[in-house]
Amino acid sequence: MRKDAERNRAAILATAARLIAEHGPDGFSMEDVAAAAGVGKGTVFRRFGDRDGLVRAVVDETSQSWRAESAALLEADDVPADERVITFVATLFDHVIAALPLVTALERVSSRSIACDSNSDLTHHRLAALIAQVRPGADAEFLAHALLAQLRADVLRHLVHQCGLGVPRVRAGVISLARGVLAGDLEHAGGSATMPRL
Amino acid sequence: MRKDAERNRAAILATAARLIAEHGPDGFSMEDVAAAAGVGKGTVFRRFGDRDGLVRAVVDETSQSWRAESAALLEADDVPADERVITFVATLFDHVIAALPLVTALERVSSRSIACDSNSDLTHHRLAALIAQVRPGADAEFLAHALLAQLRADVLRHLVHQCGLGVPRVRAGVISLARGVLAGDLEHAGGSATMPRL
DNA sequence: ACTCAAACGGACTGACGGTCCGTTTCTTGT
DNA sequence: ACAAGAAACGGACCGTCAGTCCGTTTGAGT
Repeated sequence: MRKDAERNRAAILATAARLIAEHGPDGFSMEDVAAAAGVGKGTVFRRFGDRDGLVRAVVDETSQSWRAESAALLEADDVPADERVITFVATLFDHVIAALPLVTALERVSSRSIACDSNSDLTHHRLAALIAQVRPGADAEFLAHALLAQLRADVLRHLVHQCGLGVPRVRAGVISLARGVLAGDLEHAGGSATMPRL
Repeated sequence: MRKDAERNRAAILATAARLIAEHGPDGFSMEDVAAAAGVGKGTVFRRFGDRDGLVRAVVDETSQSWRAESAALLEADDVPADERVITFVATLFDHVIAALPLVTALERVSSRSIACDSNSDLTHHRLAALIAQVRPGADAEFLAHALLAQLRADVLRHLVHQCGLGVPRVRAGVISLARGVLAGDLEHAGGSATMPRL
């Protein structure tokens, strides 16, 4: 890859990430990105194909560290399976909350949850495998999806901002729900609004 | 309201509903609707304001019978609360599945689930009240949202079409999840792929 | 029939995603 | 160092579409 191409690529990704964070998932046009990055519009399209490609690239870039971390987590055989699931859910929750506009943009273009897009279907499979391990006999594949559905950016935004439940309360609820799914009961579900340390 | 205005209103709503059903949530333009309904573009905008308004009007129209039915259901004091919740969830599931493109269009426009938009926040409150009744001490408001989140059109479309779980399996899963939420346990969750009669 | 407010309709505008192609810039072989 | 060609650049250009505007038509009350 040519040096100027690489430089522009980085500039475009950084600019797009900033614009999405600042102006929301719809608050930018391709021309905005090009201009703010100091390149021509054609360059953006040449590199990323189309709007969706750009958003996906930004997400890939931004979430790389988190994805590696969570993949490692799901495979850490020295930790009990149920604990791995809970930690994974909590981590993903934090990640989505921290990057709400970006993840929302991703969902708009691919209509899939962040942990379930084509290049990380693996995540879903691993999660389902863990759930199957903890709760043999259950429809683990479905349950994994059910957990991930709670972590969709638009769902979380709705709960936190439109419904006015705060982040801590939603976080506690999601984690309790995950505990319930794993334990086969929901004794802890929503029992308190305090925020578990994890 | 003038006679021609009423006639056009009905024609536009019917046409829009048909186009959405046939070509998906994005497969139509305002001009398409106007032309197919045999009216001018200006008429569509005059009546419905903008694209979002049109979609909302179509949903309102289409879902009226269902909304009345489900409202009555949630208030039927002669039926046990838990059973009312399950029936509500099952009914809503069927409704969303039957009108996937339309409900998807609504969610794109208002980014809210069908049972939780401004004119039927009531639904959510009633559902939460029922859950609170069955499971005092739990965060019923959150749990109601959690159940409704499972019934979002994009979530269901993802599960059914992209992930290849069939409608019966997802239906069973959703209902089991609801049972689990109500019972404080998930013994039934995903236990089988058969479709409960309700 | 007369009037006029309400409704109509389609030309027009502005914004935006995406394409095209003449120009510039990096790289590589000599 | 230089030439040559491939790769990348950039912005003018195009088609589409939501939304506006205004001259024309139509229905309802008198």
